[in-house]
Amino acid sequence: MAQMSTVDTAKSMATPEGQARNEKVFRTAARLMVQKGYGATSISDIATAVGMTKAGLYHHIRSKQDMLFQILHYAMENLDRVVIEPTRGILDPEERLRETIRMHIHGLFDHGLEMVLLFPERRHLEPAQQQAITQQIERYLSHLRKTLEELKNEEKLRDLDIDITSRHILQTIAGIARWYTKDVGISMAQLVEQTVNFNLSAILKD
Amino acid sequence: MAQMSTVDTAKSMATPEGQARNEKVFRTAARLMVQKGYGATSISDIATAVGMTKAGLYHHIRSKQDMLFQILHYAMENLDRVVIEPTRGILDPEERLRETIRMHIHGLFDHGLEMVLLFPERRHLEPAQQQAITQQIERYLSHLRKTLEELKNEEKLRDLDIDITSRHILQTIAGIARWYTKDVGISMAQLVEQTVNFNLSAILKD
DNA sequence: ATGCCAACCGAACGATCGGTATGTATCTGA
DNA sequence: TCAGATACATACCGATCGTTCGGTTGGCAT
Repeated sequence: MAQMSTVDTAKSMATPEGQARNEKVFRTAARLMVQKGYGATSISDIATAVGMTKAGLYHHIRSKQDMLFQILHYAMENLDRVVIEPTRGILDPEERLRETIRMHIHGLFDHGLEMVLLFPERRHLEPAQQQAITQQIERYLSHLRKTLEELKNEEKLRDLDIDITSRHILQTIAGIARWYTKDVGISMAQLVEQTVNFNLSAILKD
Repeated sequence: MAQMSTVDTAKSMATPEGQARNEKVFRTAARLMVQKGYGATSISDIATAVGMTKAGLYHHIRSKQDMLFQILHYAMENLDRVVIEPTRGILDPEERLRETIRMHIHGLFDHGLEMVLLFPERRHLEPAQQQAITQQIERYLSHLRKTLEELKNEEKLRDLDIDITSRHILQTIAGIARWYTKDVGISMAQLVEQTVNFNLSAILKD
């Protein structure tokens, strides 16, 4: 009864082995869906990749659609846990923004949070599920906007629309997952530094 | 024999009516694919939307895959025509960058260049076709990088990595297509101004 | 009048899709 | 020891997919 979510996580995760198995399924599914897209990734593909048959896989999932939802929901919870929560307590808004961007990019690398690429696929979900995901994204944007508001109150912000600016910041970060590949010779440290500086220069008065 | 491309544009476009018909097919297909994704858009869907049967539609296209390629190729040619070419001649790099961003956003609105959303779908193409599209994107990035280089030579650029920065600029622009909807009460003029200012502030010394 | 061809359609093709009904082998707790 | 849950598999379902085949039609050039 550790944590009660508004969404059940899957079918069963009674035993720890069962949980581990479930996680392997979800991770594999996520990887395949990122590579090929939701529509082009069949249940058979996923089953084969985890070493099962379709029917065997269906012991672990409710439906293909539900599996996508679980993956997206899990990704958003991670974003909340490793980015929003750890930075919420930082008092200085400038430092909070810096740290938010840093943490977000680190999250992209550490966790399989290249899952950003799966977010457009939420159009394949039921409206209610879509809304649940969109709401979590909105939570993140709200975190950014609040920080920008504080900077504005401190007169450190340029003359910028806060809605649009928060979107631009998010795009530069999430966009990394769209173009970055290891073989371009850019380190994560470099990426963090450049992205932080780019966005901070964009919004702060000098 | 007006213009010779490395890629044939479709099956036949002998008559002007045939060309118009083809264009309607492609536009409809693009619209549906943007809405539902390539994989989730069936040939039947497209055929019905243009008022034909599947078999009838196949008179105009080679295959579903080829149709996607044609659409992406057409979109990239548009980008080249309405953004890169008109700005290439601008001598002052700062003004050129401003105008590039302006033109690009205008293109997003004017032409159905929300097609940006279709670019990730190029993974469904043959490797050779994928490369053709990627190459055209690289052309655009090269345009940005060249401009940034010139700004650097004029000592107007902050201490930024040009590769990463060009990606960030592109992401803020292309990202607009991902979040913008008319019902948020943001005008195009506002969007252009904000995006230009955001990016220029990010990269220019003061 | 004739021949041709672009533009369609009905029907069907094999393949694959997501999903299920029905088993069986292994493990667990009482 | 044995009832029941867990974790799979075999075999199959109806639906839909992209694609093709063999037409028919109507307008245009000769």
